[in-house]
Amino acid sequence: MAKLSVLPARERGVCCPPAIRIRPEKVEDTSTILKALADPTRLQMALVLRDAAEPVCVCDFTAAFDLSQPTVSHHMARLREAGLVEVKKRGIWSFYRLALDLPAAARRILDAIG
Amino acid sequence: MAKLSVLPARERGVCCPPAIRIRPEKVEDTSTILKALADPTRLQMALVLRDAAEPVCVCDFTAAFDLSQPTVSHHMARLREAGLVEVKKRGIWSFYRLALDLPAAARRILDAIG
DNA sequence: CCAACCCATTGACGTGCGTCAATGGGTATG
DNA sequence: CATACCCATTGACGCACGTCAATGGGTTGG
Repeated sequence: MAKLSVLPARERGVCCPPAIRIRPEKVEDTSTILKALADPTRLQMALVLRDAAEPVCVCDFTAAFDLSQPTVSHHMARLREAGLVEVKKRGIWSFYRLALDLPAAARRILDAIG
Repeated sequence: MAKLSVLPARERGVCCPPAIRIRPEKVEDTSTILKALADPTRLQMALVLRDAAEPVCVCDFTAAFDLSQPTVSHHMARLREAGLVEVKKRGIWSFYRLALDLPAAARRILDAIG
């Protein structure tokens, strides 16, 4: 007759470290993506870009989120450094959109959100 | 003949704030989940739990990640507060597993990672 | 009861983050 | 030019985070 317990047997002082399947470099990359999206403001900005039909101007972000221009610029820089976003200058304006070479993991995470 | 430019027309001093579709409360919830997963150590811990056939003991995490016991306990508390993980005490041991009522968004994000 | 073990909590320390004011470089308009 | 506008960068500040040492509560074994 099988044991009812689902939990593994244990012996005092003996540990059973589980296997860590994910590659260390992928951990860092994924963590960078998650950190970039973890801030509420940047999360909304990324979702706006995901759903936008056309690139979005920085001044539109300052208007939509009621944040100072340096703060918006700072958040965009962080999204850019994470490889999520790219910028295209057009006259005096800067337009942002999701990176065309968006990492597959980033795409899946963005689609998983809502 | 259609304009070649993909970018929207612009007028100086006029902004076109984009629509923010996601609900504010969902922004906070998702941000909490992402923050919990954004740390490299917690990310690996969550993936271990996602792929584990059985609940994992705290002492196994300290052995696998070479971290002090309070640090592991701290990370587990953060995953718990984010609703990602639940704990079951068994004798002197504490076993962790993914929360049975894991938020759907959290499940999708975890599956999207790798 | 006492000793050993496991774990959560607290306090402390250094680091990084989110925000804004100030500055400076570009670009259009007169 | 000179002025106005847009944006990135820098510096500064408060706050949260990741880590560990120390402490204490719970459980097991002698």
